[in-house]
Amino acid sequence: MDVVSPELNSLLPDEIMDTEAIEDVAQPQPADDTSVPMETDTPMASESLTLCSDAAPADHTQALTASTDSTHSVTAGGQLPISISSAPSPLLTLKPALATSTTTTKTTDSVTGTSITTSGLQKLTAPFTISAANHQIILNKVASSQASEAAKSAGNAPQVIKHEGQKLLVTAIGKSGQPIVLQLPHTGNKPGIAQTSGDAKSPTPQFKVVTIGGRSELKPVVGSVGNQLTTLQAQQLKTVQIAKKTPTSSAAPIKFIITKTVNSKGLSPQTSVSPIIAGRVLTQNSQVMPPRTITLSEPHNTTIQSLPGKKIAISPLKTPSKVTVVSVASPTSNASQKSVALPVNVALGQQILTVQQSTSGSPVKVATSQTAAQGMKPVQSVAVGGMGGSQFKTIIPLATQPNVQQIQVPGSRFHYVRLVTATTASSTGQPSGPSTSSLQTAKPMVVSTGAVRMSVPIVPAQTIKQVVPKPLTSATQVVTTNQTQQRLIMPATPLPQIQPNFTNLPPGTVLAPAPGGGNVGYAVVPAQYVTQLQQSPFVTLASSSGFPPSTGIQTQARLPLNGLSTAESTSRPRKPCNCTKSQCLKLYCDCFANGEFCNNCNCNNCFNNLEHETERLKAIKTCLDRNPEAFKPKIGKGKEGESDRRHSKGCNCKRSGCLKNYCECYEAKIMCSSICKCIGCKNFEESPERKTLMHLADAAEVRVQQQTAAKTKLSSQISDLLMRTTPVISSGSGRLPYTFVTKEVLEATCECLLEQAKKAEHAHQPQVEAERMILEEFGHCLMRIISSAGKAKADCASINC
DNA sequence: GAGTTTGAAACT
DNA sequence: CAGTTTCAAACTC
Repeated sequence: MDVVSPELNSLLPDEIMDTEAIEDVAQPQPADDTSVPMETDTPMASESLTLCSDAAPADHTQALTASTDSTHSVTAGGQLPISISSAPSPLLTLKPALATSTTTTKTTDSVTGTSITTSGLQKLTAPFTISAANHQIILNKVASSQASEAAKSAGNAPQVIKHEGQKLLVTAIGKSGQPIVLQLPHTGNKPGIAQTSGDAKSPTPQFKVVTIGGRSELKPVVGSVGNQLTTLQAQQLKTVQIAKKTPTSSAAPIKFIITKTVNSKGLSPQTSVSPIIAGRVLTQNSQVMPPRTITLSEPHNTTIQSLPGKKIAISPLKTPSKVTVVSVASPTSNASQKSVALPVNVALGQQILTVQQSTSGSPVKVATSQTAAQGMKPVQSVAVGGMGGSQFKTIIPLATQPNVQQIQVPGSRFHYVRLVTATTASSTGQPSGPSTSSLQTAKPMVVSTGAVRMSVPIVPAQTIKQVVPKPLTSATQVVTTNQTQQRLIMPATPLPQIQPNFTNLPPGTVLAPAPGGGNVGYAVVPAQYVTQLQQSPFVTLASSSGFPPSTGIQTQARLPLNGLSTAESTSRPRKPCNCTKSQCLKLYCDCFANGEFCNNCNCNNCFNNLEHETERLKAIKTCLDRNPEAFKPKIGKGKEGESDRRHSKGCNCKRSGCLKNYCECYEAKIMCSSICKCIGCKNFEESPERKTLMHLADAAEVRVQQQTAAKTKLSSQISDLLMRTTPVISSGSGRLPYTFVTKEVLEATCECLLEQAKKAEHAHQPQVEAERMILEEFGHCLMRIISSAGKAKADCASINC
């Protein structure tokens, strides 16, 4: 399993899946579209995840690169370079996509396991079978002609899709009708490289790229053959380079380059930004947007650049890794032509992933890098962006435990948990059943610390800024722990001199650029990961960290699930559970049901933590066996003509009238639907009871908000006043404002306030008025204090003079 | 905070 | 699939 399968897609929260774009695309679903909680249970040839696209249903063609003259070279494995050239190639050639056809071509390097599957493209050459896959381009590396021949001899037709191993899935939304040419040139037989597809022995990282929200337009894609051997070869690293003919692609050290055109509303002239980081650059060129550079990996010298609006997922993983990247483009964009070139630089054992979110015209840049030589864990990264909505990213380090991957989507009640097999190349050519081959076996890595699952919702930069303390300086601040248990909060600045060593980044670390296009962003460590780290007795934080362990990171950003806005979600952390008998391993537990670890809960005998990972995974599997959709969001899209949001199963309320939070529909602030089996339901549109309740709730909420705002404003004003006077006072004498608030001053102030209270009482003023008078008096007192302080400062200054 | 109510989850 | 039990949250006092 190298690519997220459609089945797995079904596990995604409806909030993610039920995007307008998806519906518009009418993406065909496999007949066996059953939820597959674990990849181990599902023999999937590939794992691909396509979330949304603006493309018309008929437009399923995908473009990997924008221009025909551009050259894309894919080098998988240091020993087996693979390139895609515009020149006709017997291996893989994708001609201009037919607007109505959706094809998927996937070839796999039997040895390296690297595979590239191209979907949504028209198959031009015989050797490859292109299966329909909407808005997905999957390039399967073809190790050599021999491999393909072997596959042919095996009766598997030219297409080699079964191979496991390093795979690159590029899902892009291109413009339909545009010529697309993809070629996977024969690569010479490399010594030590098995030619048979069945070679599953070689550990190979898996790289998943999913792009969501593309456009119907396809850009001509031309891959250029380029066999490049790099230093990674010696390290048995596999590098996939898809380079567009750009200055950056020519860089020798560049292993892997993916050029992606990002959807953008803006029609700015195409500019090429090809930041080269450690010789590896991922460049995204768009005619409508500035190029975006993504650096995925660097064996030894890893650097990350971050551009505004982009987020970077970093996962330092040693072993062959599996990376899933989901890029969601904003479906709102109506740009006529959008080309997507997704450069991916993948070295064997690297796992990072890039996520692209382009709802706005802001430049996006994702750079991730990992050192293959260092311990790394497979990571899956999923970024989802809804129309005009917030965007999310989930970075899931592949479970260190064999065959298990988990995606946790933090959020209110509706989260997504997925278990997938962290297979390596060993599973190549085989249905991915439960595989015993683990990453550790394939390549020893430091995973003994236990699997770490994390969810990193990617929210707008502002939101992240709220959650993550912003470094005041550009200096890199890293919390270093052993192995994968590391945390980093650091400015994601593109400046080379401050490039952090991302090998110390924990899996799933996300670099979030600062809002406003600033150079300084943030490296956001998965909240859950942090949580677990803090819970784990094995975690030690290096004192070198400039950040307190708990600085704001624990606040989990939440998905805007169930119609809740991001801000709303983020501002309302999940309530702690109080489980006593379920060990927090049953769906009774909200934490568990949400796919989260218990954190700061009041539960007893909790097993929903890293310390009980085995039990937890078993419980998850049990739940999924019982109900494959157990972890899917309950609130999803309704049928045609129904409300956009509805409960997936409907409620069964009998006594609450569906107007209390006992009712899951009411709790989700949605009305009951036809599938509900409730009795005496009052939770419908015209229900007067419901309206009354809603009004009351709204009024209460407004009141709370007003009170909060008033408090905040008052506090800020007071702080502002004090701050404004501080320089004057402290500059000369060094005395701070509060030093003027002596006991006498306090007493006098209190007397003034009491006097005001008495006045109000005598005047029989209502309480509200009395409070107002007291507050006003307090303000006056403050002003007098401040004024006195200023005078004292002036007097002092005059005396000194 | 204790006790009750409620409905989903789990079980049979 | 239906009925029952278990469970934890929601709710009430």
